[in-house]
Amino acid sequence: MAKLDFSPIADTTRRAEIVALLRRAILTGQLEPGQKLNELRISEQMRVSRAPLREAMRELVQEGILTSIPYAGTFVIDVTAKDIVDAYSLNKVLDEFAIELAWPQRDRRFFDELDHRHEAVKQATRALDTTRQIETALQLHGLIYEWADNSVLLETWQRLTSRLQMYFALHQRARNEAVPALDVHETYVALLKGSHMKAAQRHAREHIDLDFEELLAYARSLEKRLPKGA
Amino acid sequence: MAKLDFSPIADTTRRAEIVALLRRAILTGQLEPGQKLNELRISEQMRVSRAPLREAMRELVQEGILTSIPYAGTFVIDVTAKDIVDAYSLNKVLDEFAIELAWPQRDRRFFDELDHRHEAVKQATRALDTTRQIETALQLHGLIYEWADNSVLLETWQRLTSRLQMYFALHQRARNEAVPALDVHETYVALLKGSHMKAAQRHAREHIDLDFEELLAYARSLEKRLPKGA
DNA sequence: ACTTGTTAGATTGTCGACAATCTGATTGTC
DNA sequence: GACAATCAGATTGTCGACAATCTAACAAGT
Repeated sequence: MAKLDFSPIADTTRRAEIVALLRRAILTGQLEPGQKLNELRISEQMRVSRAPLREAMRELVQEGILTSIPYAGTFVIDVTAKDIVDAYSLNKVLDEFAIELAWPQRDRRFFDELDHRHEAVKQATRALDTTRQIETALQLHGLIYEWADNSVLLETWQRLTSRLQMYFALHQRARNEAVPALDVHETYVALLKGSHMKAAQRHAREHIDLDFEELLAYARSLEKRLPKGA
Repeated sequence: MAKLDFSPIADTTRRAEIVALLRRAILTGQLEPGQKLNELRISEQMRVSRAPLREAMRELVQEGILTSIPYAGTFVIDVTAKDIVDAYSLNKVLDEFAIELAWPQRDRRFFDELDHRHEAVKQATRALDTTRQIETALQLHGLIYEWADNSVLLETWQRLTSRLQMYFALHQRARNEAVPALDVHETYVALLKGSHMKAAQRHAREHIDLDFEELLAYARSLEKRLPKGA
């Protein structure tokens, strides 16, 4: 018998497709923070009844990118400067842990995948496709989590990533200018190939801090709006 | 104007109540791992239509304690030894981080709350209420996360906690015997009141490892069943 | 005996309609 | 004019029924 591994069949429910559509719209910033999602309007646009749409929304609420108030509506989460700081500081900790776990697991496939994903980032950068650039950069970053062989950690990171992707997308849309052409991932990749784990961990922190300052500045500019009650 | 803080009004949707009911049933082990949740049967028992039930189930799927296969059903997650190891190793990392963040935030209310929750654990222990003992112990443990002032971290921990609570409950039900009467939290509480942060962090690790060994042994006994495909 | 095709029953996924709730505009009163 | 009561419209929450899919049992062919 041929020893071919088939991957699971794609989800064929409307619900799953709706989730994918909505998630993409939110993470690319097409749906803005705080915006209300009108069930009837969206269900008509998608040519779908409200039932699967509502179930999809429940999933995204739990995923942390939507928020729901009974009888009032479901909204895209608001982004505050503190949210970004919180997400990033946790990300640092998780990165350090992920590198530690993944380090002894690195093999030929890991290095191949590393190059492959790095190449995808560079390509998106050359093509000036900002949305894809963000996506690929996060996928590159996610490699260590996939190799860490800890399902709970991976899951946690994926949740965190949703938000990070959203933050970056908002940032990009806000300044609405070309992406930095230089490749900030070069040294990161090199260090993951090297033999000095501590150095890789240290760099992960600093590299993050690099983009972070920009992002934070953007976040603060958002704060100018609604002064929270009291 | 009086400076009274009102807490949010209780959720009044059926969905929210269903979520609470189901979560409790799962986390206390009344619904066993792998068990299928029949929508029609449950909706009839709860005197509710399938719509809010299904929405509730979607939430719990995203919460990580249910798993769903299209057109096949929704099941309580299976618990493998590796899941427990993964959850615990991540918990250690998060604990260390939470203590670091919470440390400078400790105030009078923190210490009061600490004693209060510790007392709740002791009371549940005396009453031999194992379910409540698990609950209160996790709440005691969660204090550092609440004081860490990092919403993403808190959220992450709450997700993790769901599973830990389920694991412990299964463990308790399995051995079906009285709970250890001695108070393992005494030194933990003392260290959080002290001035040596590193010591508190170190203890958090070791304290966790204590219960962990028992739990792991139980998990391994579960593995004896279904040998995974191939 | 093994595989393949068929079918009946049960269960999940989806739909359209109705009920409950919120929002804001309008009216009435002082 | 300010304020409370009322009401209409819109939106969310829930329901019961139908459609799509799966499972397991059985029949037929090799």
